[in-house]
Amino acid sequence: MPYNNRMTRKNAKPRRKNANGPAPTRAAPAVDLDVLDRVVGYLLRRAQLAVFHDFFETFSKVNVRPAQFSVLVVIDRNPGLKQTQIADALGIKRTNFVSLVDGLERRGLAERRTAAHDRRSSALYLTDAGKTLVRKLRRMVEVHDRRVTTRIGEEGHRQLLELLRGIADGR
Amino acid sequence: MPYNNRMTRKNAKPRRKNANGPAPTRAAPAVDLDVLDRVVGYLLRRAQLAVFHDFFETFSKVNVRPAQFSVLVVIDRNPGLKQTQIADALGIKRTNFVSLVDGLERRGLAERRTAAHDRRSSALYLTDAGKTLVRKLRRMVEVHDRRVTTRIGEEGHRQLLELLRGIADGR
DNA sequence: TATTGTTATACTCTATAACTATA
DNA sequence: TATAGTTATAGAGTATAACAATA
Repeated sequence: MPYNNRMTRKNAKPRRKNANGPAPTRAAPAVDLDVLDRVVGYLLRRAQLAVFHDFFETFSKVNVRPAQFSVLVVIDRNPGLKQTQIADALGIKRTNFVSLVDGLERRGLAERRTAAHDRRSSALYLTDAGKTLVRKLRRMVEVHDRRVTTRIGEEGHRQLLELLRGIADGR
Repeated sequence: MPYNNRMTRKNAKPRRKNANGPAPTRAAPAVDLDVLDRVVGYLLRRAQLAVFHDFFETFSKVNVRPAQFSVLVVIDRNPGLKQTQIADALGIKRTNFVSLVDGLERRGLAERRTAAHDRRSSALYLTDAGKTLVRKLRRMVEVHDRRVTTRIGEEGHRQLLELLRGIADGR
């Protein structure tokens, strides 16, 4: 993603101070991004990189990555669903979902139970440890979400969610 | 990506017809995404997947991927900049930028010229073929951008760009 | 010494094909 | 024959370390 896993927040990049108008003594020549700065696809990518960066910083403390977070929350909210149902809901291929669940199971956060009426499928549940962790993750994600949206305010946040849903569903 | 390169738009996924309110006879139990549907990071990801999917569909005809598109446009707008300057502006590591430029050069779209006053660095330029292609790409991206933002309207589009810039810069 | 471009390398994410066990 | 889960595998994206040429 466009994003990556290894989080090295070392070199805090120097941002421009004067955001209003071209500064008299500009440091760098400033590259013109042209149409990229007016196209949703590119700005989505840059925004997502920034947000995921903050996410990694926040959640590296509990060693949870975005995909793991999403799976844990969805199992917590929908216990007993079949593996493929959850994978589909999250837009993850069931083939890639296997090792993801393996990891959660190995850490004692989730578990597979063979479904009652279909012995092919596994129903997913959180362990007590998993439930406890999710409670913590919910608090963490709220802080994270507020931090990355500081600049756009509450009303901007509300608008952004609505607009993004429109883009995501607009196929 | 969150996104990928191989574009298989085969199975057109069945979308719900009744978008207004819960249908009386629902097909699937509908998984509750819980907080994911209220958090910017997750919705950014879903929106980006949708947009990039459309991008791949559109630009596979000319065999151009997002990163290539961005590089071509920026060279076109800023001819003669050094390799690393362009890489930095696009948030691409210079080490990964090498093969990207290699590809454009091999296709005869761009070229490296050793900089006049610093023989370590390569200045980048588009060839005539490259300039011709970029003109076409600009027309294509406009149509693409309009298509993926159909649902949110012109005002929504304007708002979204502004909000995304706020998120991307808000570090 | 520092910087530019480069190579080699590693890890994550996403994708397809093919297997197995059940239905 | 079809489906759920799985394994193996491949490609793109992104990261670091180390090198040569040049400043």
